[in-house]
Amino acid sequence: MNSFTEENYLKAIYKFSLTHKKGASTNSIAKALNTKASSVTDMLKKLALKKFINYKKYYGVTLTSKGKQIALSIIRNHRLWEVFLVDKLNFNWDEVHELAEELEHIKSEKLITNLDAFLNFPTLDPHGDPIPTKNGKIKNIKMINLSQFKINQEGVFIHVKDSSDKFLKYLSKNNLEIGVKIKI
Amino acid sequence: MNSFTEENYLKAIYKFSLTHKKGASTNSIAKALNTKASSVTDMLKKLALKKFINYKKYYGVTLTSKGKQIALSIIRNHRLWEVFLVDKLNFNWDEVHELAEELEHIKSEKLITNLDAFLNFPTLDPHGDPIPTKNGKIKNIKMINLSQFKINQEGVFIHVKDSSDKFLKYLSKNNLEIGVKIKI
DNA sequence: CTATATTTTTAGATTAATCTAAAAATATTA
DNA sequence: TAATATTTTTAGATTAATCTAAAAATATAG
Repeated sequence: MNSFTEENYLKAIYKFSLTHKKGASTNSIAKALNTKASSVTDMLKKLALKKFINYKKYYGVTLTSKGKQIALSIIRNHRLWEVFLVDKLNFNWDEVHELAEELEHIKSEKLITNLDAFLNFPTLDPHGDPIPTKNGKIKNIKMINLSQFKINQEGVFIHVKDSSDKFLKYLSKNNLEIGVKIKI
Repeated sequence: MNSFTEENYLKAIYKFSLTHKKGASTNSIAKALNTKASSVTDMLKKLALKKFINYKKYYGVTLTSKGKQIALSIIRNHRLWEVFLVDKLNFNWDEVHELAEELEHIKSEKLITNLDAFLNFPTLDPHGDPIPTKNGKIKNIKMINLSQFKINQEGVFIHVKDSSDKFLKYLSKNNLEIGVKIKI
């Protein structure tokens, strides 16, 4: 079994890969996980030994398919729990992230399968992010930045990049929620 | 914040107190937690320092009110999650213990408050054990051992002592479930 | 009430994850 | 491309939880 810590490293490397072509650098991972570069190096060695990442000293790392699979399954758990917290336990979408960070690491095939069914097989989490399938497939939705909108252009608000508590609360206060139609 | 491990020690000491007058011995705790006596001694020192237990070298330990409060809140979490798994996620009552052991340690006042409401404020878990209230109150139900039943005596099956998977599955197979009326 | 058995504690290691400080490698720039 | 800056790795500690083996304390039995 993998530790919570290992899983968090894999998640961070996966998330990095979504916005960058090159592998994640030691420093970028350290920043993402709020830790020190030396700690990252130690963990990278361990993850490489387990064949979860491709690691060559002094160069960035990428996930192996094994590592990617784990990252996606954790992200699946995370997002399903977020849906649960919002849809069933009446949490606000801006207050579920931290809890989901803990719940996501509980490993039980049946738990996630049944939770998924209970939630009616959702495809998006409360922030508009797609929920990976059991087999690690994840949808890519065509998105355009609000800042790139032209006058009179219309669209649907489906995603937030900055999921910091502060920003999400600001949106909440201004009635900006996922699904809202927007026109400039 | 307390570690999962510390919380498990407190739970074990609390459970011991339910069936014994004297404080829990080092060995009894070691047995309950599947660890070694020397490890227990180390942890007892730490818990004593935090004022969660009354500890005097070579003599059994008891919980302080602070320690008891923590133990009861973890047990409350555990039992609420068990209800969730059985009532909402269609788990069988004989397969929820291990998962609840993990879920119980997730600390969030709001999570538990809302889960409680979502489950309609249950008072018993799927094994018939009472769920402590938010303030650490726990009901004592008059129970009598099945083995002490006399011919023709009637009662309601409300609790199992042995919650090992094996035993619970055996009961399941014989249609013995919590709430069933029994007559010898 | 002494001798033996059992339990508990201590001493000293180990493992995972982390850290600081220094060394080594890579990248930048003049 | 040589000098400087940045990044990464190594070396050596630290902390929490654990372990084994030995020592110390308590309990039991003749």
